[in-house]
Amino acid sequence: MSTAQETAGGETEPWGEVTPDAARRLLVAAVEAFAERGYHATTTRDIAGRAGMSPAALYIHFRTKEELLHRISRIGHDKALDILRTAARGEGSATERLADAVSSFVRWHAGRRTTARVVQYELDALGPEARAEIVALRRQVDAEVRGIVEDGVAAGEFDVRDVPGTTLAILSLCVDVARWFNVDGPRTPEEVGELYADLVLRMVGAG
Amino acid sequence: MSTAQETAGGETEPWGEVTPDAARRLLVAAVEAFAERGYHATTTRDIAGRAGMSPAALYIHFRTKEELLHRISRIGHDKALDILRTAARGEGSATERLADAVSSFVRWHAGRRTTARVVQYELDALGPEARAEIVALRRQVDAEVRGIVEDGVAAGEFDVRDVPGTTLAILSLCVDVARWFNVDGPRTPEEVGELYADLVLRMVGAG
DNA sequence: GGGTCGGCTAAGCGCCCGCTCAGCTTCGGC
DNA sequence: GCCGAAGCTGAGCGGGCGCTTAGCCGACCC
Repeated sequence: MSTAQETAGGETEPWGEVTPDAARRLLVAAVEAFAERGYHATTTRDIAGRAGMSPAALYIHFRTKEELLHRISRIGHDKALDILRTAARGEGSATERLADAVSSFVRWHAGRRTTARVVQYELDALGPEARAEIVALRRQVDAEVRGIVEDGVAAGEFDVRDVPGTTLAILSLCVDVARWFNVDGPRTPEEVGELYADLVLRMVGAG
Repeated sequence: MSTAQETAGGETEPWGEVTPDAARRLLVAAVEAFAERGYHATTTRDIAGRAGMSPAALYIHFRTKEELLHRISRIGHDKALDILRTAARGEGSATERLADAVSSFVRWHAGRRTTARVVQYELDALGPEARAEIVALRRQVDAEVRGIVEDGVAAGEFDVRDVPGTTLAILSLCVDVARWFNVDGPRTPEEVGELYADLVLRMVGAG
């Protein structure tokens, strides 16, 4: 009963790294529930129910409800960072790499909106150690984008007064897509990605 | 023990419309608690404790915990809408009005971050009727910003392909300030407001 | 085909939640 | 100086929470 690959672009099956199968079903159920109602408003009974199991089954595969959130958050941040790194370290000018980074980052936040919502908005529900680990990943995300902006400024492609502030604004814009994007709305993830890449290039004074 | 006015600009005392005094103290305590931990993770005992009262006192002034959130959300959205309307309907070119709207809207989201955080991120915790009321206010917020952008396009000041999409991005950028802004961080609300006004003018191709 | 073990469930423990209620205090009206 | 109303508290109810435990079931090993 294996499902198809997520995209034609060779993207790997989401949550494919989570085994066994029952653990993955529980984790996917948790992502949906956390995204819909928030971590604190979601019960372990709800998660188990969505996965077609009893509440106790959850504790075979995860020590606590928080560990579920931690696993989701970790995998999601790894994926987001991977997307940005691929774009940031690709070939092409800073302008091309920034447009690529923004459009692919936004596509992920829109297309996998439930995951992105949990990943981006439930950080505070984690305990101190887990949160510290995730915050470190976010700093790497920030560094990737700032690197492209700095490259563009150094190459004379961009006109940016406040590099850290502009980097913050770019990431903020992309991340917030997970809050408002509506699957039933008028825009596809690809369209939002293109629009946002254009807006961000304007923000850095490219072209 | 009355505190001073919030700003030198004649802004009214926040939550001044909430009476009696005990109700206001409870509401302010709820704003802080909801902002720190989220609505669902906040207990009525926590709110009452912060206000220096017993848990039962809450129910003298508010029917339920949700009514507290509703009052906060309603007052906050009214204030945000008021800020935008003042800027949108002021004098000056579309460029000046957009810069004014963004900088004042951002100043509010940064300077009154705890309130803005609750107002912008706890909408889903409201029941259907209350949520519908708030969603209607948000549509008015959106209409104000879209109006300025349309004015600018009509006047030839702006170069915008996708007006609804760009409006969405502008508001998204401003609202997300409430998520990342840190009072102890390196930027003042005024600095972020100026930076963001500049970035938004670039997004619409002004100047 | 008996033994072992991972995966799962039914039942339920202890706790804390939102909320209620009887009763106490304070205070303005007359 | 008594009365009713308003504001507030201590105690606690019913229920749902995260999580645990005892035990069942089927797959695999020899």
